[in-house]
Amino acid sequence: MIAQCWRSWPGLIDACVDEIVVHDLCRFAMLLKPRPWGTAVNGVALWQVFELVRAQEWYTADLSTYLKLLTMLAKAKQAAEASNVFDCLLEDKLRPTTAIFTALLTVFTQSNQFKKALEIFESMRLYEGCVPDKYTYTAMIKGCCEAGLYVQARKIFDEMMIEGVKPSIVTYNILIHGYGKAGLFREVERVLSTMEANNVAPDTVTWNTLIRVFGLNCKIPEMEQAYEGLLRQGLQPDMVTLNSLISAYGTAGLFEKMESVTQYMQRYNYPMTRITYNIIMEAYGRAGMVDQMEETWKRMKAEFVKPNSSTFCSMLSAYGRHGYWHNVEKVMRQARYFDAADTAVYNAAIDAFQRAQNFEDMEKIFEEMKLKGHAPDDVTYSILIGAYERIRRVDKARDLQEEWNGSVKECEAE
DNA sequence: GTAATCATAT
Repeated sequence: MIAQCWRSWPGLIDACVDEIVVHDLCRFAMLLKPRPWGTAVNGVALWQVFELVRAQEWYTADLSTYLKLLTMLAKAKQAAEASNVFDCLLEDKLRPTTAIFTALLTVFTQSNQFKKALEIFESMRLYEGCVPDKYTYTAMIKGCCEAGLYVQARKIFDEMMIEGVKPSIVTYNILIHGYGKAGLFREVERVLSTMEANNVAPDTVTWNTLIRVFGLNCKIPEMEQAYEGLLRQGLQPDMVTLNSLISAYGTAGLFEKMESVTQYMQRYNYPMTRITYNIIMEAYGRAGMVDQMEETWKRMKAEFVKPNSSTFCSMLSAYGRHGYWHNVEKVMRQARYFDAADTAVYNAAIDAFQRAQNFEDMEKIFEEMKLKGHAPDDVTYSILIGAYERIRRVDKARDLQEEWNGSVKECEAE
């Protein structure tokens, strides 16, 4: 019923509202897909649904509902409504808790509004009983890392220790991931020493994170050491471990090693998932090994593993980079067939045509993209404008720049 | 209410 209301919003929603239970609001989280271009914003509709529910006579204010709502908004990266939700909570005469504040600031860290998150973090103590706990600190540290504020992350971690809040293994893993992705391996070492000093043993996620960040930084020997560390501790590699190894070997061009991990998976009955196939296709595609990429794609289809948008992005960019632009239309047909053609896929197709200087097909696919309701984003416009600037079509570049500015304004108005 | 694996451009 919720789903039906959703699809026919706003027409049917009034008719069905009595059947909406407050608790069911969380189901909307699953329906919050990126909005089609030019249609109503899901977040607004969600907000209106909540208002509607709140106006019902059977409505009783409940903290757990607010917690769910905020979690939902964080997932959907809809920060604009979060403050309203918090105001409603106060209006309903509920007392916020640490968990509420944590959820609230997570909405902002997830939406790239770190400053707002920090403001909430610093002012939450004004409310009785709202002292940051390990979840709050961990959320803030994650936000810092994602914003690239590593010094700040360290500061908050130190504060956590001073306040006597014990970091969890999750806190440590997030720090390792943040520092490692940025290549700050001395800091990674420091986190590992702190863990040891506090008698926290690394878990599978810790080792996987190390494998991942060494791989990202092309530190293959260190990565292999981390893998051995995992085994030495008596832990089993999981899908993430093996996919991370495949990804690292693939981007390093070590295809024999990559294949040996694949064989290991088959020998020990690890399922080859979409992620595994995507990683392998991306690796072959980037290296220009188009035959191997197509071979993998055939295997993926033969095994009935469902491709997604990133499968097609990898294929398109491989074809584009290596001069196979005439394959673009064929790939797009498959992407449409598997219902995986989204903004990113169109971007990759536009780029492939652009590289081939095929402006006619580039424009055609750009029009199709808009027609089908896939909003062009900053990547789309960067590709198009860059392409026209390179052939000195200043007029075209300027028109697109204006279109881009217009669409940005439209978003801000929401 | 916290964590890790895949994609599009410069």
